[in-house]
Amino acid sequence: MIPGYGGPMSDLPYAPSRIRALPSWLLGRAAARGHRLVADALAAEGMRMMHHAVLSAVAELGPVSQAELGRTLGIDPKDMVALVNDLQRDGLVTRTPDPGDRRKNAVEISADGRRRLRRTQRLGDRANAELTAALTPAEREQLIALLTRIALPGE
Amino acid sequence: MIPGYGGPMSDLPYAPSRIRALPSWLLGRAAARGHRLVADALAAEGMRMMHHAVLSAVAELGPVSQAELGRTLGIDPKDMVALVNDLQRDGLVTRTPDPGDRRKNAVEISADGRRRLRRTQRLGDRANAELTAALTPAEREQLIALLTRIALPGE
DNA sequence: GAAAAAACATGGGTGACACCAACGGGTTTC
DNA sequence: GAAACCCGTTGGTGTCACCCATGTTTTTTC
Repeated sequence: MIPGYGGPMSDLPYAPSRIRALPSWLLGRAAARGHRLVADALAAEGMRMMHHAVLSAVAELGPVSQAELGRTLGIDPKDMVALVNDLQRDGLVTRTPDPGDRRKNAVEISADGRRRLRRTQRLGDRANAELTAALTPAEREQLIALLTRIALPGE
Repeated sequence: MIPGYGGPMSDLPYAPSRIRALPSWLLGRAAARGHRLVADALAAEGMRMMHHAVLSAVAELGPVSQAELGRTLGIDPKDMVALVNDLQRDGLVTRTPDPGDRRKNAVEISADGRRRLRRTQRLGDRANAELTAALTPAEREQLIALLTRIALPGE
């Protein structure tokens, strides 16, 4: 029998590990859990997390080009095409040529989109509440503040 | 011209957005940046983040089964097979049948693995330092503490 | 002790994200 | 007007998370 291997202690969950003290690792695990919670919640509306993010940004920014949406949310232009395709197919946004700049599409939210957004916002908020259920409101705000400062790539 | 669309203010980066105040969204962005930094650093050693994580866990836990590795790190057993395959192919770990339980493999780190781990640990730590460069040491510890409490799925 | 249940390592496969290269049409800059 | 840049789009890749199935070996249950 190999010493230290197997035995009655081997069923201890989560033995101490150097890896799990690294921000990058913890961020990956926490993000995976957050994504799972939000994705499961939004699945009830047939939407993915990115759909909801784009829909929300469109509602805030008014008629907006796909490129600016991508810059605001940090989404690749290629991926934005597919997302707006889906939202347009479901009648949640309109995509019309920009009269002022014929390169751009003016993406705008529809009435159906607004109704859908209200529901997905509630679902997303609830999932985030569950995600941060172990935190006090003050701690949650602190987490948001810290994450905001390390999420940006540039400065 | 559509009011509020285009114009001199449209080049403002990152207009305020409701989405970007959600923990789940911030976690996703921060995790993506962290993964990018760590992955780029580890690429110099031909390893991915998961390789380093498994190698580090093997070094800590001594001879250990793949199933327990998976439970410790939250990695799917199927994915663990491929990771240990890679590490074994590169001579960083050994995979021998467990004499006490013939279902299990006893995964153990090799001398080469230890040398490699020292380098990848340095690279990973440096990448995490860059990731949290905007934070004070105290804030970094706070972030780690908060993340630890929301990363675990169960309790 | 024999049958049932569970655990282990593997295989095959899917979906969501992030990212990159290229290209044609449009616009701005010089 | 030519060069440089921006926009939307198509095509593709890589990483990670997750699922179901199977054969072998334990452990549990009766």
